[in-house]
Amino acid sequence: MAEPFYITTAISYPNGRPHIGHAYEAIAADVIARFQRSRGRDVRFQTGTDEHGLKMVQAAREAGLEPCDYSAKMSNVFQEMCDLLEVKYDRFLRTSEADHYRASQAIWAAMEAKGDLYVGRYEGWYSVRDEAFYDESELTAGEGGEKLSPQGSPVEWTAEESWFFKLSAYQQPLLDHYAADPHFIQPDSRRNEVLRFVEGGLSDLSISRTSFDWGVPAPGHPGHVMYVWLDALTNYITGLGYPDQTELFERYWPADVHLIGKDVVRFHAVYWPAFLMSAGIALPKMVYGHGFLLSSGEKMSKSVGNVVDPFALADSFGVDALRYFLLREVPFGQDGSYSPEAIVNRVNAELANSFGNLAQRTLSMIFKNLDGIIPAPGEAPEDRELLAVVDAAVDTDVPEAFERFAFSVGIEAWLKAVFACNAFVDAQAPWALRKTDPARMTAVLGTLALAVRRLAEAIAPVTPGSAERLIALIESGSGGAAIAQPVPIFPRLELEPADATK
RNA sequence: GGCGGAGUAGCUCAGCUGGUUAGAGCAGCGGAAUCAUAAUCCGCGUGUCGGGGGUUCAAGUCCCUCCUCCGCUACCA
Repeated sequence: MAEPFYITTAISYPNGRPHIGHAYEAIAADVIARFQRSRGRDVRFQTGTDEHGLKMVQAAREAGLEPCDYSAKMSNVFQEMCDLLEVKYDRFLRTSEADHYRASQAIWAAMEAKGDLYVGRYEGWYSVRDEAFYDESELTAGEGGEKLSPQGSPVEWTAEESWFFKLSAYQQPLLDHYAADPHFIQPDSRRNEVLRFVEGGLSDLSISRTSFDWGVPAPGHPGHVMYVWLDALTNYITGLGYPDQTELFERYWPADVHLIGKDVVRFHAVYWPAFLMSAGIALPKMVYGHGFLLSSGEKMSKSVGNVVDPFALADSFGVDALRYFLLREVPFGQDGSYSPEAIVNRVNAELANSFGNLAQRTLSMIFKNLDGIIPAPGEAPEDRELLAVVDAAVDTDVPEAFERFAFSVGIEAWLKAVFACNAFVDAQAPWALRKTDPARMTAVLGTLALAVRRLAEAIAPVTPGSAERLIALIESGSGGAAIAQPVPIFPRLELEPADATK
């Protein structure tokens, strides 16, 4: 049986519509999942929505809905986004689902049984109007010198009963784990930040709230709901059947990688492993914090109004073009910049002109001159040489890079092979061979058809729809039957005036 | 403030433990070709490798210092 591979995205907080950052993470995870499937791994891929917490209550209230109705509605939008973007998850988990309540309460119980939980008081400056605690440093002084929240509402020193987790007890175990497994936190820059943070000392963590009830009830402690992050992180094992000893859990846990944004590295690299240690559960193999997508170099924010809607983007440029751009343009792990100009340039130059046109010129010549029947590859030294270049890229360079999430590096290697194919077409000039040496023309086109097919297979995790159509077309002409008249597989994009202003 | 990262051709960036004339892609210029989505191919870069100082036979690559930018510095998801 194939070796299992379990990958997760962070679950999205649906207190607003998804933005391009959500799409980026989902797409990257899907590319990894598809790549690993193509390598023969038995892949499980989970994503979902994190629906509890105060901010959801507030967002629901603004929308005039109950939290459960609001989160159901918003979660649905995230799921639609995944479906639209061809993100093929095995489970889309909502933290409001019954099995998740059960799993969260089970991990709480396990941590409590371990003796790592205790009741204490969570104190701080509390704003009744905002229903939130603020740090001293966040407060501003009002006209009469009274303390105000950042929103300008009055605050008062409040103490709330809260359950605490002995995070401090896990400082050394965590450091030991980081030392024993340098790849636990990636990339290295994130790892260093976490190391320094943990070395600086850990305080215990407040893990229950009594000020609102939209959350998982803390088992055996009426009035307390679990801190959202404790329940949210548990989703990764809920989806495998925890706390039951299911086949899924046995097979896929520990996860191979939690793919997350750099903003939530701490929760995944410090709190989550500590929770798991406490509950006696194995730790995931890797936490990978990817970078952020900037809009033309600027941070996206709702107030600036430069938030990019993935639905609109897919509509303007196409799903495969968008997927390709995101993985090609941004060195994975680092921040990257998005702009309509950049996506049009990148997609036209590489997907349409270089690869799409290579496929089109090859298949058109086969359609017109060989009755649409895909010939066998040539045996001349030039043919072997080209196919060796393609094989090296497809069998070695691309997989080696994708294996370590270096997508832009892998795609670059893939492009080099595409360039070699175009140079081969020009050097062999099959249109001239048609008159002088038809047999050689046939061999050249056979070589190219095989090269194109292999290149399509290699890029398929990134551009699944287009690649599969291209492979199917070549396949249709490989058994003695004729291919249909080829149409451009990656159309050139136009920069719409409306996009240029974004 | 503390810790960390970055500053290399017009643009985006590669350059591992110091060593042949510092590279790639894009953009630009010139040429070829015409099968193909006016798509392709070939050729063309005298860059103070952020400034200054130092170590060394030899530094973009190590050390010091200064400048600029960025990230992290706990309970918001």
